[in-house]
Amino acid sequence: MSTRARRAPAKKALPHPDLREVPVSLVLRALGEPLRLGIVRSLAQSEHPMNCSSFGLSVSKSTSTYHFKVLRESGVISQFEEGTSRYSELRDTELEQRFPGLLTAILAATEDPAGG
Amino acid sequence: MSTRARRAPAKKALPHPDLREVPVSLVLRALGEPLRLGIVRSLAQSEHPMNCSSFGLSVSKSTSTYHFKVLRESGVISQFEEGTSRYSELRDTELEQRFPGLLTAILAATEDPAGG
DNA sequence: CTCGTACTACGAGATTCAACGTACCATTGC
DNA sequence: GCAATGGTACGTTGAATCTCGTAGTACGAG
Repeated sequence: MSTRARRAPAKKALPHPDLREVPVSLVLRALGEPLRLGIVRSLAQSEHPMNCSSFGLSVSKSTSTYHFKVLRESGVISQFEEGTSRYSELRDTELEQRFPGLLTAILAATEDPAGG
Repeated sequence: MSTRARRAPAKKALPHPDLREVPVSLVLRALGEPLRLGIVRSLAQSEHPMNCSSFGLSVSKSTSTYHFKVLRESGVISQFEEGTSRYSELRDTELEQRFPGLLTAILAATEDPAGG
């Protein structure tokens, strides 16, 4: 394709579920995993799209991909590709509309009260 | 024991976790199972202790016991024995204190938006 | 004491989940 | 073109989860 853009780096979108069709149990399962909940916490704090590799997860690359996929398919995050990287961001506005107060309540809870 | 009560039927308590030591991910996992979420919904609607067999679950008794155990061990419900029955009730007040707004948000969400 | 009810504990099977390594693809930069 | 970077897809392995049947316990009624 000779007409491809050189300076606007594509921002290819990935398939995401319609939140109206996502049952709450799916979201709860997705967030019930400590590693995934940690990812969501990071995203909520940054409030900006984050590169997948900038989370500093202590798991392998393929495991990381797996968890991001679970989060995306449960409607919690959205991802888009830009250049060689894939960025993730929280679908917080949509989630708030579909499940009012849910994400706020989860993020407000301290994960491990004993550990801090 | 000749001094045992005849009219007050015992109400034996079962071991329950201290909610301060329960991580939010454990609660989310417990509620991420449709059958268990259904149990919690029933309990929230009745607002009174419910006999385990009055839920009309379409699984075997042992499966039922298993799910009630998961809910109890994650701090979502409390159970006590009375006579030959075991009653369950939501620990809603404690949950609200430990995870403000969480249970409310989850119960407010329609489980399957497509189905109803 | 015997029977029925209500429920549990244990063990087993099937399914799902989490983690990984390897191979692979797309983009960037030389 | 070639190598490096960032990430995916596939297959696998071990652990956890869900389901059940069976056996058993505790209580109440007769």
